[in-house]
Amino acid sequence: MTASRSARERVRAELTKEITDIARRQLATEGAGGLSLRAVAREMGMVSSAIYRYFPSRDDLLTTLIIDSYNALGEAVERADAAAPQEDHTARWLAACHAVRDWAVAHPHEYALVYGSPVPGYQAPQDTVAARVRDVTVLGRIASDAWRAGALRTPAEEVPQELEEGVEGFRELMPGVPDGVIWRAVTAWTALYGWVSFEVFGQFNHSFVDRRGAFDHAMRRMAETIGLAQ
Amino acid sequence: MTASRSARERVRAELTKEITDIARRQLATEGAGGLSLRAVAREMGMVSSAIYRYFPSRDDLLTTLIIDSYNALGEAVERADAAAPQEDHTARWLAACHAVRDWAVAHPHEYALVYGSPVPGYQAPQDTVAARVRDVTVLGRIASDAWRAGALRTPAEEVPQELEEGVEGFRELMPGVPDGVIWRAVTAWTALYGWVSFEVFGQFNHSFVDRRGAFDHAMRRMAETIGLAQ
DNA sequence: GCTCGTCAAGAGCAGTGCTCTCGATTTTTT
DNA sequence: AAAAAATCGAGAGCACTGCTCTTGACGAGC
Repeated sequence: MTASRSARERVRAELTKEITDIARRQLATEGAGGLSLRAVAREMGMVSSAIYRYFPSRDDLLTTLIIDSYNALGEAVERADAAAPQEDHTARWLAACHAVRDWAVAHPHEYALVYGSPVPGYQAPQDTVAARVRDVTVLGRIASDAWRAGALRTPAEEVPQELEEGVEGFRELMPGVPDGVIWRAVTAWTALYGWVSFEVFGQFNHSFVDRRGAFDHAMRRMAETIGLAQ
Repeated sequence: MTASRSARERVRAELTKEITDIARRQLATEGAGGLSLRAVAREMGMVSSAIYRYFPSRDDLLTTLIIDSYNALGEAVERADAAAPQEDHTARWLAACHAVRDWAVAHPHEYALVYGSPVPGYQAPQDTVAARVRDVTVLGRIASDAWRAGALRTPAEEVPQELEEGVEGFRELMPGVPDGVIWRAVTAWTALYGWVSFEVFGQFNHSFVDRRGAFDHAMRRMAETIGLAQ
């Protein structure tokens, strides 16, 4: 009976969740800098020091929110990929792109937390690595699948010899795929997040009336660039 | 004689510069969030309230630093472009790219200020627009020059009709250039800053031993993508 | 029933941005 | 040259932050 360890542990779990929920709301409205433990406590009718029973520091609360954000983004991308027809790699790529963009536009502050400038003085603990790679894992899988299915045109030119050893981290994500394809995937990856960051961070203000359409067009052209059939 | 209005105005100008210098140093070490008026005052041997004689608020000091950063980046890009052979558009593009990256790597916090997540609660005043577009103006000019010189391969496919009106802001930067080329320039622009942001913000940690070489290769391939001759 | 661990509360410390007032000094005006 | 005005640094103070420590109440296990 897990309910036996209830009473205390259950209310503790509930309060922890309430803290993170309120903190996430504050994050959405004020941004990472405006996240205040005292404000969270105030909203809960608690005294500020009580929060420290649940999170040893502000950074720890922030870490939780970061991991949650990684997971939310990763899950959105995973779902979008899974919903697209398995064999249509271009559709999967576009679905993943739009999942990233939609989530980022809907949660700009959380997106800034994970793909924006690093929070000063904050060092991401090791716990985040598992959640951090969920989105890029999906992108790597799409590229791998496309390559294995022969849906990727072979890159025209080779990757310089001296750069081969640099892509170790990415090779794990796309095993058995030639370096030229890995490079194209990395390029697409940076182009995707470069575009989304520009849009979310306001670099596209005063241009692009149809932001979604522009993004769609850019990502379609990017698919073409990396060798995906249209 | 401008020296007549000296005494006060001169010491005021000097103190203002000293404040921004110390603030910039703090920015470089602590980041935007760690910029503290009191710390600046302390380092100057002043009392904190005296700073407000020179900058009405922390945001105003930050605005000055942002404008300075825009100008420093823009100037670096302008110089790099000017140093490259006028007719070699690929060389100019690569020089501009490396100028952006070199400056960003050397001044990560200042780069974060202008191309990272927006500072929460901070609204960029109108004064920044002049400095903000210096770098992208150079990129636009390279693309325009390349187009006019016939060094850009014509885009294979057309820009969808419904997206044409969205690129107004960019058309000013590249007058007389067809929309397909503008699109390619915008794509290259986002790819450039997407890559630099990934590198500066730590997304490339644990991959890419030779960061500069990887960046160079990526930007060369991007030049190829937008139709520049190799 | 008693002990032990957990918890909320409160006071307090050091720091922040910012405002206001008060003399002193410098500049401008008369 | 004297008076008026503008400018400046200093200080006190307000409201806020993260965080620590102590105190007293409550509930779970022996």
